[in-house]
Parts: sequence; structure tokens; C-alpha cells
Amino acid sequence: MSLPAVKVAHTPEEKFREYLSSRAKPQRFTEQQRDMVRYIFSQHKHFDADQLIDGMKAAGLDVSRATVYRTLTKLVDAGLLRKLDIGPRVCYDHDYGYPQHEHLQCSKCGKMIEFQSKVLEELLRTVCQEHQFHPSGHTLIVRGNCSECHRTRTSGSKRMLDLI
Amino acid sequence: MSLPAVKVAHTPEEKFREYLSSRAKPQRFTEQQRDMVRYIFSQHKHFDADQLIDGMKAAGLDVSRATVYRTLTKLVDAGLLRKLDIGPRVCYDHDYGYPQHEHLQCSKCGKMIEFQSKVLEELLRTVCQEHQFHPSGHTLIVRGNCSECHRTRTSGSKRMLDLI
DNA sequence: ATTCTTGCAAAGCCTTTGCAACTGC
DNA sequence: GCAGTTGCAAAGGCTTTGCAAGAAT
Repeated sequence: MSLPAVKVAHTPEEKFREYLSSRAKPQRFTEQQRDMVRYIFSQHKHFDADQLIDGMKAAGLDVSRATVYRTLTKLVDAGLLRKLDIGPRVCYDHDYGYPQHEHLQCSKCGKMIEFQSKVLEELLRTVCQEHQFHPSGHTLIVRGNCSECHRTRTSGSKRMLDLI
Repeated sequence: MSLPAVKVAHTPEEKFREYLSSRAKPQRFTEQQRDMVRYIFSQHKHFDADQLIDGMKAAGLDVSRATVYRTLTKLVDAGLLRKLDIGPRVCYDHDYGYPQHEHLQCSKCGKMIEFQSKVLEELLRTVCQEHQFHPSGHTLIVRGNCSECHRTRTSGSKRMLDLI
């Protein structure tokens, strides 16, 4: 984990159950949903649907693709996960028990470095005020290369492909 | 236009021609590519592939979907356009003759408000230095509601759907 | 003339959905 | 037992691609 966890009153599982039962049309908490929540919050990682399915299968948990997609939608709605739009596939990030943060994304190895910034928060407050904009959330992603990948330029970069 | 244009030595068309001819494998500049570049830079707007095709057809310009996708890729590579990952479909933004900027995106009406910030640039420089990260670009998108949409809450928002 | 670009339609990829069987409450 | 959930497979939406015909250099 790159950032310290935030103290929360409930486990993700509890928070999800509460969300499900407090809906206008109460929804059910199933075994598979429980497995997903537990697995997802057993480690702090960014993931997409496929990575989650692979990971759970490797952990001996059985899940169906359709249910994963359906449950991810609910987890976002419940405030447990946050969507990150960083390319063709949707990426998810913990949004409960973990502080608001931004990302440095290495375009070579895919590594995500997280950071927090009070200055940014202050800046966004000011800008939104100036434009009379009412923010609900934001995403900041910096693309580039991490220190290791920057050093080892010689491994399969885009430039190499151009030269073929 | 919400931001002042940046002075550039060449027209987008010239810059694109130069890019095409200076490749290891020189590429050709076709009539359809010229139409696309001219149309895209005749106004400052964010757009996706479909909006571009519709717009060009409305302007009496004939284009095929496949060619649009192929040419957009080249325009990004040439540094004329910038990709914005803000959802299921890829959105494009001018990257030549227009200053670096960030976006406030209204999730109700889709409007994009642009703003510039020296503070952000400085902040990113510092953060990247701290993490020994070598940035190549960044995207900051703030989601929320613009002043008009915030006033008229009653129009079809997500909350309304939940109540049905 | 050569080699790249085009356009069509087909395939690809990720995600959503219809429906019958199943299960939490 | 009712109403929501699952799993399969089929459909959906956006994007890419194979190939023959056409166009730029």
C-alpha cells in the first residue's frame, strides 16, 4: 500500500450490506457478492473486470463474468469503488477506507504511483468557485515513465517498434 | 473559444504534412485527410469519432468511418490532437495551436469548461520530481454540474430515475 | 510503377442484457 | 413464495482490420 488507510467505522462488507438493504427496492446480499467484496478489499490494488476475475479464479473463488460486471456497478454506486477512465477498459480503485488520491501511471510497465495533494484540493475548490461549477469528483492521471523504466529505455518501448 | 489560441508557426495542415513526410516510411497526404484536418481545426471543440463524422456529413464532406479512425490515430501521433479518456468512447481535443488546459465536465448537459492553472503545473513538476517520475502528459477532469444544470435540478437526473 | 490509402464488411474487444433456473429474505 | 440474483449465451456499442480497388508520389 502506498498510502495510509483511512479509519472507517464499518468493514466494506458491512457498508455494502447497509447500502443494499437501504434501497427503495431492497437488494440481496449473495455469497458471490460477499466473495467479491472480501477479495477486492483484501489488498489495495487497481483492477479491471478481467484482472478481478483472473485473480479470484486463481484464489479458488468461482465467479461469472456477468455477475462481476453487475456487482461492480453496485459497488461503485455504494461508494465502495471508484471508476478510473484510463483507456479502453474500465479500471476500478478503492473509494472506501482509502484516501482521495491522484495517479502517476507508467506507460511502459503499467505501474501506478499514488499521491495526495492539499494544494490540488484547494486549487480545485477555487477553480470550481470561479466557474460556479459544483464538483462531484475528479480524476487526475499523469502519464509518463517511472524511474526504473526511464533508466532501462532499451526494453520494448514504442520507439523500438517505430524502427522496425 | 474559451481560451486564447497559442501562436504557432504553421497551420495544422502544414504540421500534419510535415509529420507524414518525415516518417521513416513516408506516408501520403490525401484529400480526405485534408478535409478532416481543416474541419477539425475550423472550430475549437471536443469531439468523438461519431460527432466528427456527423459534423462533416452535415458540412457536406464525405468520409468513411474506417478512414476517420485511421486518420485520428495519425493526428494524435502527429501531435495535433490529444486523446481524452472520459468514458466508453474516445474523445479528442486540439493539442496544436491551443494551450494546455484542464476540464470541468457537466455530467448533465455534457458541457466542458476549460481552465488553465500555473499552480497545477508547478504542483505536478514537484510531485513528479519527488517520485522520480518522467511525465509525458496528464489529464485532469472534474465531474459535476455546471451552474445552469445545478439550478434546474428537476430535469432528468439520475435521482429521478431511481424514484421510478 | 510502386506503395500507401480507402471503403466495405467482417471481426474484435469489452460490456450489457434476455431469460430460465436458482436463492436470499 | 415472492422478488431479486445468477449464468449462459446472445446482442450491443465502439473500434480495428483484411482485402481488393483506387490514388498519391
